[in-house]
Amino acid sequence: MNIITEQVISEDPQKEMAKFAKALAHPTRIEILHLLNSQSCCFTGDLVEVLPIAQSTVSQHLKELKNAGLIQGEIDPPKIKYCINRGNWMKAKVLFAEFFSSIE
Amino acid sequence: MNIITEQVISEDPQKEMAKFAKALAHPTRIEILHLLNSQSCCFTGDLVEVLPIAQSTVSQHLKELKNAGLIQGEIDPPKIKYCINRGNWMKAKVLFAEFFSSIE
DNA sequence: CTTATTAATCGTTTATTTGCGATAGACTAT
DNA sequence: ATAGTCTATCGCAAATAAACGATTAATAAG
Repeated sequence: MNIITEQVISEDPQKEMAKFAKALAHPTRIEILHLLNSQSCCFTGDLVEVLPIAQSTVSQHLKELKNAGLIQGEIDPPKIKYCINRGNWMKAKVLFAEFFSSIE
Repeated sequence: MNIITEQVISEDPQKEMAKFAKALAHPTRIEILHLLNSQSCCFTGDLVEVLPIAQSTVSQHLKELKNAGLIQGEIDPPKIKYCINRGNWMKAKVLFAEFFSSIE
């Protein structure tokens, strides 16, 4: 079973934070993450139906989330099922939690 | 005493999340927030000394953080002392915490 | 009033992001 | 083999972001 994902190379934690933040820095991508979660997983087509933007644009947002490591795609021909990447998700969660608590 | 700040108008929570995330989506801005916190507050000049970028660039990053509502400036002529905006900081903290816990 | 200090803003350049339609690639089913 | 479905990628345009040096604005001190 082919899983398409990306590894977040452990680098400067500030850069890593910024990378995750960048992936979250668009309302559509936040929406996509919620949708992926609410249905546990989604095909790209499901997202395209719900979101008010073109298929190619959805695909690009998925790509960015994938590059940031927040989601992963599972090929289920001819479709691709996307899910949250739990491992990296936890990384991001911890990073943000530490960040916010360190400052107050 | 003049306090320069910005209100984050309560809008679509996804847009609000994205707005905060965007402000955090640059390593320099994360660094600035850490610096502001470690010294509790900073003059712009202190930041310029530490950061390896031009004064005008630092000023721009400060402006973005201010626009997102994450920091506030207090005029102490001819200097400006920047601090974390605790109120909005808490807002962001809660938003991110809810977001990350809602998804896992 | 003049000078010095501090930080914002302006104007420019370069790079990145966002969005779209059109096309291409991969696979199924007929 | 052919046609159909699904999604990524390409090519493009417009908008936004990042960085810099130079200038301006505000204030304090002489």
